[in-house]
Amino acid sequence: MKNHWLVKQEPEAYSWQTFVQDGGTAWTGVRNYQARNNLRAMKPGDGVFYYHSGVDKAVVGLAEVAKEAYPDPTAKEGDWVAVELKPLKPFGQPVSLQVIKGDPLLKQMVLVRNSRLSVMPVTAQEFNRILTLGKTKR
DNA sequence: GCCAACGTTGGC
DNA sequence: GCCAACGTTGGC
Repeated sequence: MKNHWLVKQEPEAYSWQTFVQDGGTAWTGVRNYQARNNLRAMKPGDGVFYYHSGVDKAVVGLAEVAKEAYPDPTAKEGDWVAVELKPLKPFGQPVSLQVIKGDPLLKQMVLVRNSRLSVMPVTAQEFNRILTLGKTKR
């Protein structure tokens, strides 16, 4: 069965719009063990939510894993990995952190419980709920 | 701009 | 191996 994920990025650093313009990107630069382990568990075709931290604080788009984990070319030392992500579609309606925190089905998300993690798993139930709130179909 | 939460580093 | 100090992230 396919897994689902959420990646976090500040829009000032690399926005969803830029991601779409690029047609995909290598998700490099992750330097946190928990996030790295999540990158390693990603498989091509897995669904990935794109979350804007900072000014937006909302899930803004749906992407998918295009290539599984490989050694991060930007890491000078250490055992770090990158994956390749490809945009699928923007949300019809961004799903804000405020909405997530107020939703009984979503308030237990890792996004809420561990706000500092930048790559995290999303359950199938959470995934479907956010797609619904985002007025988006896979 | 502040601060809480979390991870990392380094002294012991 | 413990823990205090420090740095970073991200929400408010």
